[in-house]
Amino acid sequence: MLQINFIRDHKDLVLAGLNKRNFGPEAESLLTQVIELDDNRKLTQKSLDDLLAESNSLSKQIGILYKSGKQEEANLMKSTVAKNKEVANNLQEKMAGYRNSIEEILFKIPNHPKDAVPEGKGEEDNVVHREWPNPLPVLGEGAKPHWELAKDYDIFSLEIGTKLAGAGFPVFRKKGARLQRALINFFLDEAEKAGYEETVVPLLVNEATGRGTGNLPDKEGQMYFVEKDDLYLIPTAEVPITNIYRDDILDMKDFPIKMCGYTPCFRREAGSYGAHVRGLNRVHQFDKIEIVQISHPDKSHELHQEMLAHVSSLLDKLELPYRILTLCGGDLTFASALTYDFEVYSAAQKRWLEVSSVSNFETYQSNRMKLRFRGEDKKTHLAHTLNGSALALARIIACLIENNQTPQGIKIPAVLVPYTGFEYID
RNA sequence: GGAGAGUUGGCCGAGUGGUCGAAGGCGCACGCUUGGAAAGCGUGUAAACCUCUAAAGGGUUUCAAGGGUUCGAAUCCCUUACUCUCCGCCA
Repeated sequence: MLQINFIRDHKDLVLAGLNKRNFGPEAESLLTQVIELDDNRKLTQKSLDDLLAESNSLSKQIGILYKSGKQEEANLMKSTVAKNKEVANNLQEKMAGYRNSIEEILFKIPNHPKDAVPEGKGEEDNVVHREWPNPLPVLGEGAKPHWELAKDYDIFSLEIGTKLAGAGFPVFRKKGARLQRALINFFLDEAEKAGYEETVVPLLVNEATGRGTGNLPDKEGQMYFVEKDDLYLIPTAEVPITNIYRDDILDMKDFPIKMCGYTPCFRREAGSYGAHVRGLNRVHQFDKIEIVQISHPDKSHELHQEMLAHVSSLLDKLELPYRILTLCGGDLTFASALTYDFEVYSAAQKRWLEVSSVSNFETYQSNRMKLRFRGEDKKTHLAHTLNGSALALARIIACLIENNQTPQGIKIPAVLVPYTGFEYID
């Protein structure tokens, strides 16, 4: 969430940012309201502190009086302290009320978009950051979408998944399963080469962790929830990995912290139906390698570009045609300050599929997480957090098998052959 | 799942009602010492919020979390979470 002092000091800027996100007409009144609540909170804090200071000092005197046998004087003071306590309780309740209201509003206010974020209402206004420089691949007559290829080669089945779990849980088989494992290892190896420390993290997380990255209270509808144990299934490894450093004060010399991890991701995707979600285009469970960085605020922009380069190199090596979009204000996710989406061209479906999202959250997550570092001034400051998919498997497999279909079978990109152990799915 | 023991600062660890934000040690920082280093000596070393400020300062809260008893709680009581040991179960 945004820091209240930032809103206080840069109200116009924040408002402009909200407008860029098409936040709606209530933006200004929300900001005014939250500042006013904070003013009240401060005033209340002051009176509460003064009152408690008085009580503390009286209590000390009571102790001394008792020791010197002056019971009566002490008892007189007791009643004052008792009265103070009532008032203090009132003030404390008031404080809690202010804090809750402030938090409630702050949870509604999305991150401030960076200048690089273009204006726009939705998907259609995203700006191409880097176009695919070559002609897009054109498949011959009879080219098939991946869900048909899956049947021809028996590499994955949604029907069996439906039997086992429900719609949207693909079962990979034979060379499909092997391809899946090959991609996971390839992506992890590449991430490690790029300096990301590999982590293995829990797939279920508690509420505090969900709040840290901003998935709660915002998107609980998107996450599977295990009621009996109060745990959420992770929608992305970003959640557990970034939270590793929740509530920590880092040393500047540790920056940048670069971590990666492979996990399955679970998404309810409630309300998604239709042709665009066929096959592997949108599923409830998919595998992903996530890269995460925690950085000094001065460096996050540069690191963001470096992450872009890393994801690009993966797609280059897999020989997949892709483009990079800068998400516009209307399409930017809640916690992000700047997001680039990678889209791979599916030649059989003749459309672009999102395979990676690389975001800089600046201090939005770290403020919730209390993820700080000690600056040169010896004071604590919020770090910047970034993450990106590198990469998400299901859609990569979809594009890979569609674009590489040949009469001899599905050709595996050269870089993956050492991982799969075969050159063709046939 | 059953029984028991525990949770104190960056770490270890003392502390059973007031003088405790907390002894001592380690670590870290700075200084002295040294040709340089080590050792030694000295000083300092939590976070958040409020207030004030050029800086300093002052106040409040925090000893796992939440609640209670009390004029006063790290210390007593209750609840929850977690850790460890033993038993049970188990890949």
